[in-house]
Formats: sequence, C-alpha cells, structure tokens
Amino acid sequence: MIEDSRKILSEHSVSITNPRILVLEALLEFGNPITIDELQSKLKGAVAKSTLYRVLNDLKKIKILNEFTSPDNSTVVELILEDHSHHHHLFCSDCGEVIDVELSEEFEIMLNKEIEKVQKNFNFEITDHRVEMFGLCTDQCSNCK
Amino acid sequence: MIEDSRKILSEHSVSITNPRILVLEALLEFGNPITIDELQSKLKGAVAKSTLYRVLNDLKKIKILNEFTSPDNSTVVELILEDHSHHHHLFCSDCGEVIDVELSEEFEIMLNKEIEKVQKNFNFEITDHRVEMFGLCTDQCSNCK
DNA sequence: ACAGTAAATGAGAATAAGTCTCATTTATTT
DNA sequence: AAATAAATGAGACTTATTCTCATTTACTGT
Ligand SMILES: [Mn+2]
Ligand SMILES: [Mn+2]
Ligand SMILES: [Zn+2]
Ligand SMILES: [Zn+2]
Repeated sequence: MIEDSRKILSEHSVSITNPRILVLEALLEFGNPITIDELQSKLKGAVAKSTLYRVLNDLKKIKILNEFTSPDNSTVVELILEDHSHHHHLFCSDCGEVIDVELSEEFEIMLNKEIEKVQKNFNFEITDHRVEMFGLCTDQCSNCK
Repeated sequence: MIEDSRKILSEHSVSITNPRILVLEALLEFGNPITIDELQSKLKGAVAKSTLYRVLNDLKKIKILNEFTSPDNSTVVELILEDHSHHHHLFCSDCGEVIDVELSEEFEIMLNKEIEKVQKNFNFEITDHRVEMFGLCTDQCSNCK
C-alpha cells in the first residue's frame, strides 16, 4: 500500500512526502468515500490539520480526489483512480455511510439525452452531473446494526 | 405577497411573526433557489442573523423549505409549495446561479427503476433522490453577461 | 381591549470547518 | 553533502452556523 501511494504520487509528478503517503494510504485502505472527520481519526494526528487540507487540495489538483457534501453537511472525499469509473452515491441518513453505486449504461445514456435537452432549453454547457440517492441502510451497513 | 406569507404560516400552524413574513416574502419574490448570502442581502438587515437561521429551520420543519449545498459550497434554499413539483437543479460554475429543472416523466420512471435495483442490491430503503447538473451558462444567465 | 404565558426575537458570544502565516523541516537536484 | 525550492506544523484567523439570555411579541381566554 505504501508502494501504491508512492507510485500514485510519482506518476503525477508530485513530490513524495510523508503526509501525502499517510493520507493516500488511509484513503486506499478505507477504499470507500470517507468523511474528513473519519479520515482525521484514521490518521490519529499523524498529519497536521493544515497539512491534511493541503494534501487533499493537492490530490484534487491532480484530479485523483473527488469531494462532495453529504446530506448531513459533512465533507466527503474519495480517490478516483483508473479503475474507478463513473458512478454515483447512496447515502444512509441514519449512520452517514456513503456507498458507491454504478447505474446501468442504458440509464446513463438516457440521462445524457435529458442533459442534451436541458443544455438546449437553458442555453447552458453542461459538463458534469451527479445522481444522489438518500435512504436508510436496513441491516448490513457497517455502522448501524 | 404579504397575504400569501401569512396564509402559508397559518396553514402550517406556525405563529405569524414579522421575521417569518419578511423571509417568506423575500423567498416568494425571488421565486428561485437562493443563496443564504443573497437572501441576507435582500433582507437588508431587517431580520437578525440568528433569527434568519431560526426561521429557515422553522420552514424546514414544516417541510416547505428545501436546503442544499451548491458546488461552490454556498448554502442554497428554496420554497417548495404545492405547485412546486418534483424537480432537479442546474448549477452555473461561473456565476453560481441555480436553476430549477424538470426532467421528463419517462426519465423519472427509468430512474425509479434504477433505484429499485439499487435498493435490492444494497438492501437499502431509498426515500429520495437528486439529480444535479453542472456547467456554464453561456449567455442568458442573469449574472454573467 | 387586557392580562398572562409561552414562544419568538435580537445582540452578541461561542463553536468549528477550513484557510493562512511564518518559522522550521524535508525532498530533490547538483 | 550543500543548495534551493517546496512542504510541513503549530497555531492564529476567518466565517458560517448555533447558542445563550434578556427582552419583546403573538396567541389564548377573559
Ligand atoms: Mn464514489
Ligand atoms: Mn429547485
Ligand atoms: Zn446506515
Ligand atoms: Zn452563469
């Protein structure tokens, strides 16, 4: 995992530093979208708060980190590596878990057609979209029992 | 408009107070999703900051206010009255404008089918969804020229 | 209309996520 | 190994939102 992190950094010509490795490792290990709070507690103070935010910004700049706000207003980040393709998110309103969801290709095609229509109607240039689903994990989520 | 505001409040058995009327009037007059910042400037200090947030919470409690975060992290609110049906949002990454968008019925039907699948796959109970589109208004938006 | 009571308000203090500053440390290049 | 630019840590700062509490206001029953 340390090697994965080093590789990611060097492939993006970002200098290899301890805080960057630690943050990447934590993200890789968790493997799911994670709250900044959770991330901080996984790091157990090994990286200063200011540095954590700087590293997250660095990762955003090289386009391997995605950031969004969950319905309870916490900031969530996730790595987007090569294998990580276009997908959407499912939020548990109870425990706050965020789950990656891939929707069917037919659906994405239809959504793109809708987007075409919206572009024309509003004379917009739409560059991205997001589908979010909210609900309750019923029994299998890692936080709720 | 004052009468509309009074009516909305009494219909939801919320006591009719000046700050509540002022906030409702501003929202009704603007008629679109609005940033809390913009809302505050429309109110020109007529409502104390703490009261504004309280009133917005009151409106959320009676389920006539929707709140979400725009991609630039500002908080956006909108009234959801009877006529205001299910819809989604389009964000201009340049000027921050937020536009209501209604997608086709066929699309929503298909999305609901996708949601059915996700519910089963993840053993979730999905209660709501959101489609967000991001891009640039090309010429007609009220803020960019 | 009036008094009594609970609810709502205003002003400003408190909280907390995220940013910034600056002195020190570290990574990279030679 | 030295030189240099970049990155870091610690804590100050900013700013959106919440909280506190003394005062004001809206509703209820008379
Ligand atoms: Mn994801
Ligand atoms: Mn809307
Ligand atoms: Zn859950
Ligand atoms: Zn615009």
